[in-house]
Amino acid sequence: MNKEIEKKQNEGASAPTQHFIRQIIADDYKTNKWGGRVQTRFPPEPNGYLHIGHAKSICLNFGLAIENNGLTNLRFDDTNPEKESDEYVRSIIEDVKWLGFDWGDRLYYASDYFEQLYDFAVQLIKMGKAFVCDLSPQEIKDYRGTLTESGKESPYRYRPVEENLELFEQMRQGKFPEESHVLRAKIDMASPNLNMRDPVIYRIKYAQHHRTGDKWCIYPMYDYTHCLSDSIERITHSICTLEFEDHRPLYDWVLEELDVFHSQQIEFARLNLTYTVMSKRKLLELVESKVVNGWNDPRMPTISGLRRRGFTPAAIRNFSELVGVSKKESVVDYALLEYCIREDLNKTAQRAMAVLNPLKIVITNYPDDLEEELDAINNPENLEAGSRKIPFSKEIYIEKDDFMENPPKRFYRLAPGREVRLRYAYFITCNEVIKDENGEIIELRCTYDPASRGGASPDGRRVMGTIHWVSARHSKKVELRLYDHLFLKEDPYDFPEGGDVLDNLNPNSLVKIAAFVEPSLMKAKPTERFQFERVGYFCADEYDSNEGQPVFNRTATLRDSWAKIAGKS
RNA sequence: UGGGAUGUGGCCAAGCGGUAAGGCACCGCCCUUUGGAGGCGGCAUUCGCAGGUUCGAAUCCUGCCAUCCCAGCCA
Repeated sequence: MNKEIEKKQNEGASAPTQHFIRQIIADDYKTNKWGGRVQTRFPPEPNGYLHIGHAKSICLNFGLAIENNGLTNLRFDDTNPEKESDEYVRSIIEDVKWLGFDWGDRLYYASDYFEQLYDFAVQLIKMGKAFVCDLSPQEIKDYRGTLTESGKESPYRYRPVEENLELFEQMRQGKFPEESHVLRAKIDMASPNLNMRDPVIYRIKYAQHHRTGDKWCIYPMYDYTHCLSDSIERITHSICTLEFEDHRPLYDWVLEELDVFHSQQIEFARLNLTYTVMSKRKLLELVESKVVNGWNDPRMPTISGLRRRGFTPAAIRNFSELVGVSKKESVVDYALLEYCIREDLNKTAQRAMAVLNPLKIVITNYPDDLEEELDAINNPENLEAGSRKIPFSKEIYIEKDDFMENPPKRFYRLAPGREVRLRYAYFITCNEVIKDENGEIIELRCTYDPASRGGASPDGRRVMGTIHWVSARHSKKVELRLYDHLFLKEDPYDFPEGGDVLDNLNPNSLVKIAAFVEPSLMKAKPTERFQFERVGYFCADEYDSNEGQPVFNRTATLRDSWAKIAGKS
């Protein structure tokens, strides 16, 4: 009974769905494991742009902290100078901020801890838990053994502590070339977990680090750095993806041996989306091969790409919550992301009219030189958004698709002899179809009912449908970029032997067209979002729009139930 | 053939021994000056499979099957 009541209350409050990490935190609260404290971190490596998968992690980490009055740190995991750069740092900071999260003054870099990490390494050496190994990379690999056979111990494994100390110091001083020496943890070469077979924890790299420059020539490895960084920051719940599950014993080993604050690593399944690839390597490839126009191309699943496409932070946050958190590897339907952006934009985007594929109509009984200003509601979902004036005149454009000479049963747009409503304007009836010498319909002759001004039905008569339009004389021409999935297949990795995801590229993922739009749209500011009625959601491109001459990106189409009906017959 | 994980409707996902939440998608109907939005209804006799324990199992036990991850001086 109590359970039922609790359930009902949760439903009423539309409580977020329970998941195992929330459960762990709730349990920790009960056992007072962390003294009631929750502190998470988002730890990107600055070696690429963030994508929607990272967004899920960001929302999870920051969200969990917010829910529990905790804190979240932003920490760059910058231990591999060869791949990292400041450009990536800046883009990541911008993206996390844009998503709406705040890390206060807790912006950290693993590289901030290099000195402490070095000291911890010295400590491990002194404890006899780490040693300098002179084996070459190939030898280390050979000594590691295989999945089914245990490895062999390095001949340097039992080097005296003093010698290790001296060698490690010399490594730091740049006395050795790259690949000549590494520092290894001394754990167990027979472990069935390869990560525990005396893992390398420091390697020599003569590379410029984006923050420390050439101060260091030895760099700590991820496994050694991450756990200690979490510990230093007193992270309670260190959330990462499934592939690190095998690394947890090493994470725990380092913290236990050093006897320091022991954060808990928790793994969840990364996000996958249909019709898209999520690996940084593949995304980099798309950028470098110019398949797309940069990391922020609106077809990219990057946060900057989605932003440019017109997605909102709220939609992405909602999406992150709706997909759930579990340990099951899954692929989320892109339709859910579309649902989230439509739901948000439906409530917030101003409406406007745009004709993408124009068909001219001459309203024969409308005065030649009359021009009217008709009232149009800016957002039926939010009347406070007010209204605007739209010019009307004798010649207008409607969508080619909104007319059919021989309409099928359930088509209730314009057809010979039929009457439709021009949104916010008049009822018109089609009297004549004009074709060119090829039989192509090039113009329609219609009459209008002056009594239907504004679109109201003067005598209560019903019209089949309402269509959008623009005044030919007043409309403006703008560039529209119609985006579609970058890949043709739900699973871009579904290709025959020897193939590649690039074989599954959608050749029509970007179609640029010129459209006729109502004049008010010329004032659109970069990044401003609109719903072009009956067409879709569009966003003025942040980079290619010019003052008074916007370029629009299609964020998503509107749901199109006519397409479904038409598709069935 | 080693180790680690995961299997609940088309896609996600709750469920924690008392008789299958919710969302997306889909299908009806209603409503509508966006075939948008909204409203209402439908959509797993069954939880990878097979046994077992129990009055009772998606939940516990045993076995099997499938899928994913691991042999970077990447993270």
